[in-house]
Amino acid sequence: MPEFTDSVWTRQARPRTGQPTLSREQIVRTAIELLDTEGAAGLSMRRLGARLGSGATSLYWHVATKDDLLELAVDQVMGEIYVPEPGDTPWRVGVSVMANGMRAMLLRHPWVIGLLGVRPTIGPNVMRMSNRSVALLSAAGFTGSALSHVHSLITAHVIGAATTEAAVAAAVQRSGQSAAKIREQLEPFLEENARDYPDYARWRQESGVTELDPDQIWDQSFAFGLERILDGLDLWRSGHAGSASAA
Amino acid sequence: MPEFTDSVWTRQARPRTGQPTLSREQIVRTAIELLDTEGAAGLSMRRLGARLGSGATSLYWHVATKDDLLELAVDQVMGEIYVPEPGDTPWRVGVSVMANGMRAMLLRHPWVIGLLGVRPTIGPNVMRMSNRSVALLSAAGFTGSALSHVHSLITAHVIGAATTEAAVAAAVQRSGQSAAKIREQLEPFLEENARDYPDYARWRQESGVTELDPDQIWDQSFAFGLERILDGLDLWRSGHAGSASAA
DNA sequence: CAGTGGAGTCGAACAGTGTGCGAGTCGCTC
DNA sequence: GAGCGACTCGCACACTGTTCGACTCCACTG
Repeated sequence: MPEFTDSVWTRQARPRTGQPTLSREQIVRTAIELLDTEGAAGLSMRRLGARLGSGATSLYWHVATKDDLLELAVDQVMGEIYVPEPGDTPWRVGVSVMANGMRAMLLRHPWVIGLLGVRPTIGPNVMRMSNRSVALLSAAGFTGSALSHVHSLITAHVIGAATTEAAVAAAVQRSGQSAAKIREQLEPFLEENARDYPDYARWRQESGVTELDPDQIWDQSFAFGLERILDGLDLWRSGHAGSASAA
Repeated sequence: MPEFTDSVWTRQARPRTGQPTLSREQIVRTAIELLDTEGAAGLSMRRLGARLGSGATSLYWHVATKDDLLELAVDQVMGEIYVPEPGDTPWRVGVSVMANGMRAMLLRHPWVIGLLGVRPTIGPNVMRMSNRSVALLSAAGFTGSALSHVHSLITAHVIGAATTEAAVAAAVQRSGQSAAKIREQLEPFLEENARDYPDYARWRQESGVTELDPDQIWDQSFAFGLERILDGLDLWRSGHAGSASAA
């Protein structure tokens, strides 16, 4: 654009309808868009401002600091998790739905994972989710500190599983190749080190893991773990029938 | 320092012993020190160089990029995890030792947690750990993809639990107050929102969770979850006696 | 002994970051 | 019209990771 078309004289006043042109919700929303498409490193205040058609520092009127913005974004996507009402289904199903929903959210927004270890999440959406989780688990018969232990156990499994899965997914995406291709290239490297890690190498050969679809493994591993956890909880619950509370 | 004492003429040659003054191991070691004491945000190449008594850019001779350095640091601390030899103890004990050791490491080096979701960890120390874990679990009777599912399940529990614990610990440390004090200050805030989260509020009141020692809760929660997982695995194993392999 | 090459160190510089500050522009109410 | 509060924004500061070329050594070769 030639500069004389963009001078003080030609430039018309920005459309001021009396409504502020920026809002906290809009900022958080586009920040999430940016994070989803570009990753955590792709979000800077300047880039965010540019995408919103405003100066970078204007954002600071609506948001105290970038860390605060990230906290808002995390809480926002936490709200996407559906936690079933108690009583609709058996408790195992309810917990499974919650866990799978949380996992799906974390894989949709992988940047959340890197933030979970930095600040505790206590936004309204997280609180609402916790409240529904309490309802679900207490309807299942859990009380006292056992209830919170169960909640922690479920979320820990989701977070832990999603963490390693997201790490691999990010590496695959960075390389720009398919997962199968990468494993193919990794093969000679593993072959070479086979004698340093004999048990691991033997397992790789015997298990036939090299012929499985890598995309399905994550789902299966997560489901397997969740079933074991629910089995373990059922077992514990039957041993503490009536009042399922822990010391 | 007046400039005439630091001219080309007075400046004596740096002590060159023939040995390089910097080494990759030393760089990684002090980087870990810096990360432990100052957190992830406290590590910059310039600060690291200063602590090593050398220029920031000198580090780039030994390390390609900061991300590479972080990867080296992560693998290094992963080597601190002790995985028992199979046969020394019952498999549940062996797995418990590994899980608790990994948790202790993550709490010693909380900055690791934020990096786990970014890049997959495939350094030599992680490989050695994986190898020993395979040995431990196959001695326990797990084979095929079930073995890797079990390994993932254990590590996911450790990572997930440590993630939320580290987040709270970091927030507590930032505030410079004791955990009990913080919860005391948080009380009216929770009281106020009690009607928005009725189930949660009721549970808080009935469970008496407010009178527990917050430092012990994490340990108990982790141990509870681990026991449930091991129970679930035992149950599954007994149903697949002989060849404990999954589809 | 000259002198060549490579290992290693370093300062300057570049593009980019989060954020504080002061100035500026609106629409609204007296 | 005066004033005010809500809001926007350019400039500047300190700081980041990293590149580049210059520089200083030591070990080796002729």
